[in-house]
Amino acid sequence: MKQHIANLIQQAIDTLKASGDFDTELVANIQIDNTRDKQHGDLACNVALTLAKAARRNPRDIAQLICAHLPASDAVTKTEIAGPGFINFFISQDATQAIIGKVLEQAEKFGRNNSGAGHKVQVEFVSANPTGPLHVGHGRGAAYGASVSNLLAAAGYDVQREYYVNDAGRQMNILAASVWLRYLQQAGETIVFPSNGYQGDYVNDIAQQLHTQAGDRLKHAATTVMAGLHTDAPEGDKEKHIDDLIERAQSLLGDQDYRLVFDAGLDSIRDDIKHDLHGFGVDYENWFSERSLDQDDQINRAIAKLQQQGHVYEDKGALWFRSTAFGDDKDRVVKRDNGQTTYFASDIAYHLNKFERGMDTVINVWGADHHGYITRVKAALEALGIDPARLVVKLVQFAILYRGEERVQMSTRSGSFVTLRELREEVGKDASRFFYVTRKAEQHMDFDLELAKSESKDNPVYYIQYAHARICTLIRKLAEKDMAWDADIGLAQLDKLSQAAEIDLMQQIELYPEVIANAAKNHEPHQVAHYLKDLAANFHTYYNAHRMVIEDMQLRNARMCLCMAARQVMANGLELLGVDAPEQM
RNA sequence: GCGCCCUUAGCUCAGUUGGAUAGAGCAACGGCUUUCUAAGCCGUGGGUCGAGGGUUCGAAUCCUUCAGGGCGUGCCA
Repeated sequence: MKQHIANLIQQAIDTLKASGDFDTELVANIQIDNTRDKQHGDLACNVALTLAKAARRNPRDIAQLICAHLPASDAVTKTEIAGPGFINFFISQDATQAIIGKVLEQAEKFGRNNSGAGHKVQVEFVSANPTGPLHVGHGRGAAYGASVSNLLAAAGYDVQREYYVNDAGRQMNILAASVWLRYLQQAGETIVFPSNGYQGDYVNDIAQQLHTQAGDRLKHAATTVMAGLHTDAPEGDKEKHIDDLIERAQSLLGDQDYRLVFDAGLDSIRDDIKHDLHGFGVDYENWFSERSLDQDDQINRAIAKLQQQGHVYEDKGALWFRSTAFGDDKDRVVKRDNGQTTYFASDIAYHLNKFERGMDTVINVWGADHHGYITRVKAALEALGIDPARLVVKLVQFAILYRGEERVQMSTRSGSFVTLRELREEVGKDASRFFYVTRKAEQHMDFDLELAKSESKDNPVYYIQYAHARICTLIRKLAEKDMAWDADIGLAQLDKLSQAAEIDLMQQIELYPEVIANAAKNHEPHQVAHYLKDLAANFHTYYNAHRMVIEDMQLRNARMCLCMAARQVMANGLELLGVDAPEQM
């Protein structure tokens, strides 16, 4: 409809140019807005105001001219010039009612578009270290990333969802050592657990399973294990202590058995994360292993590639990437003086790999604490000859957790955290996913667990689901009374839908495609959440004001067509947010 | 110190990319059901859009200064 109106205005302007009323050089940026107040019609255009300066004329005069030259249209019943020079359009009921047939015909495809056709985009999100279960802090990134992915798919993009598994590096070695020490405890050794190890119960569970599988084969005497280590905190250095333990584990177990312990932790936690996310309605096309980069020597290749371009130099025994040449504050080490590559080097290789896999655009959903990282990663891409604009980083602010007044601290290491699984069990998948995604990502968010639980009945997601379920109930009621809904009869009688509540609902439905397009374009799933609340409100108002299960067959079917169109849009929208659309509540 | 993000009703948040009288939900108050789900509907009250200055026909939105809050600023991952 907006496009139709814009065309009418463009034609009017062209006519005026031809007749010499407007300068032919005049370029009009025609923007059609939905009106806030129905007294201003249904759609409004501010083109007269934007043209006023260039045309050196009073905007109301310009509006007058445009209105006088608008081609006739069945969809428009009236135009008005209002305020400083807005042109307001009143849309005919026929044109509005047509949306119902469109929705019913396109069904689950309604609202989709092809703006991203032929474009490959990867969305990488969550990517939490596999050193422990996901906690509620990860939930927001999961909900956001999944919804953005769905939106992009709805806009026609070829979307790949990816989880980057940090299965290399020191944190994972600390986990392996933690697992092994717990294993030793279960094998009967007396071990003082390191303060810097992973304390969570899940480590015990993994160790127990390892013990069941491997028996005492991986056992060494506590005295041998602990001999000659740096002392732990508080007297000693907890970092040195844990590093010594890792080294001890590696030397006592040998490569193969150490890998066994390491993988026991990694596999168990990765699978747990996978299951957890699946239960949260989040599934990935690809789980990318950081370690695979190293195995394929991709890290060294990436460094070599930077080196060829002359962006790497040596200083104090280390290799540095000259990121300052690309806007970074300081240069960054890619290979340490001990010969080990840095995490950043892995990241360079990883991002290079993404683009080598043929992605046109890569979207990274990162926690807000990683923002300092954006510049250097983009710098690396530019240095490698890849347009940094093809990497889009979406920062998701942390949810600050409260239990009533009390702030809940989150730490994987100490084992004191609320897991995503607990949240799902306490609050429910639908409510938590909706809650996360209702706030826009860059907005700080307070998440009160008590409130989320206690108010779960007042949670807006139920309001929408309830609207959906109510319509499903109507269908059941009609079937019971042998008055089954007949779409064709209803579609032929749409002109009977002229109540204010009906018009409002139809107009709201008509907005859906542009909401989806806009939300996809801007990566803002919260727009969908807010839209659905408004749609549900329109429906509830209608439902309370008018009855659908009535004797009048024509009116009944017409109203049911409208209800079914509303139901379809709610189902489509909820699907994008990963929320179920229940048939009864 | 420097950099990024944020500040809108008592609380939690929207605000269609610069448009008309700034909106929802929760909380408060008053109404609605012998009839399709009251997890609903209708109504009332509630604002210096953090503060000042600027840009223009027009600013919550753009620029600037300041205040407050969050995060970052490793040869950690």
